[in-house]
Amino acid sequence: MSLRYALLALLSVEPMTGYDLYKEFEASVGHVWHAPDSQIYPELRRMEKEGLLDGEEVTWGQRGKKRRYHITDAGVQAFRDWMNTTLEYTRVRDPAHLKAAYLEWAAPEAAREQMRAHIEHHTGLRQQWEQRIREIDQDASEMLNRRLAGTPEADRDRVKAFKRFTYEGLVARAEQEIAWAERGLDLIDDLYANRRSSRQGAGTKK
Amino acid sequence: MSLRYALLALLSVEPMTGYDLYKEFEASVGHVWHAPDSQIYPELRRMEKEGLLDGEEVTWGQRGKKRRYHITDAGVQAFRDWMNTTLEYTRVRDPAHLKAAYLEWAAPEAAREQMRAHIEHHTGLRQQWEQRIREIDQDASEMLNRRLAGTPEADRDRVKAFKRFTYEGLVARAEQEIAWAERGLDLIDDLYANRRSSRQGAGTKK
DNA sequence: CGCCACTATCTATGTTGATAGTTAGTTAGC
DNA sequence: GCTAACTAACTATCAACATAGATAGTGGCG
Repeated sequence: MSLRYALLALLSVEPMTGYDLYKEFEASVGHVWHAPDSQIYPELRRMEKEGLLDGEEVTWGQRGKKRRYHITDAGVQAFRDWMNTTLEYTRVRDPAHLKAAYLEWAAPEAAREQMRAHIEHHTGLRQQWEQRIREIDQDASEMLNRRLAGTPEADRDRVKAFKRFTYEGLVARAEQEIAWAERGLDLIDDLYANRRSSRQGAGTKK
Repeated sequence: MSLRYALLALLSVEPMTGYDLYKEFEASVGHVWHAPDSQIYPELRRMEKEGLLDGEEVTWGQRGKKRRYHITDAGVQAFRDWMNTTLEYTRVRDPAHLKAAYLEWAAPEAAREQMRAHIEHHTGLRQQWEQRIREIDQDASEMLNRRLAGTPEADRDRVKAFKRFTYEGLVARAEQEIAWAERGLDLIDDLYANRRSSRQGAGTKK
């Protein structure tokens, strides 16, 4: 259901084609919400049918054409309504922690590898998100600048502040995940060191 | 794909019926991986067909019957293989942060309500997870005790340590989310206070 | 001119998950 | 003996996502 609102958020700035939206998803919103083109195109058609968007045929080169979508008043209203509705949370479903709970089944090296992959994954995310924060601070994001251009001056601070706040939260989360996996690596070392060198008394070093 | 491995994890301790597994999902593993019965029953049948489980008809009362599933060697192997394979991470898809990124669209009170709901949701999760940690420390979990009973003594520390580690990570995550939403509440106050009481100079009236 | 990378869109298939409803037996208390 | 709550299992439908591939036009380079 959120895909629809991610699309409305982007289209509230300016009209775009499905391909534009797909590219934008890859480049920026995709850091918060990812969607493949095969999901975007049909959703846009559905949204047009429901009156949230207006589609406009645009020619492109000699014979090429593309469909550019404009948000309608109903679309703006739908987005605003969603924003004013408290979101219901879905149940936890976390493969990384599920695996962690049974890590004694893995070979020590595989367990370590799992933790390393977790660190790598979240390090990558953190970098992307920190990059987004830098772009916000330096007004370097095309999309955000266009959004700000269409925003009353008095509200611009808020637009930037909420965006920054969002990415700060994601960075903090990534850092938490990295810290957790680092502790996992230490734990694995401890648990499998105890074996070989017969844990001599209360062998909790480190 | 993970549902299958969550089921194998539980069935590696002892044979269970679909209903047992469903109940166990609600009570414990569900804090890491949730699944409705309508997903569990067909998956069990599929797993039996693939040789990961053996199903056994058990009578219950006069006419009642139920199907108890035993893990097979192939099932154990499949689980071990999964545990030794590094998991691929899926793309980010986070409704709460998607919404946060466009919070300027929400009425201030709705924005606050969103943050409060985030805090409440993660406070609930934290409580459940802290409870799990307490159970681990006090050997109060039936399921875990049965698992430990079937584990060589030398490995028991590990079983408990990894379980504890998992829930510690989840608690830390919940705390991070709570702290983030608290900051969100402060931010909302700041951003909308500026309006009414023109904070020091910077004459943004309305 | 031919090729290639890119733009643009669509389709098809399969899995996963959410929601809800159906059927039927069991157990315990009033 | 009835009823309510629980145990047990299955079915149906729909939305969401993943993955892959099909089709076709564009624009630039050598």
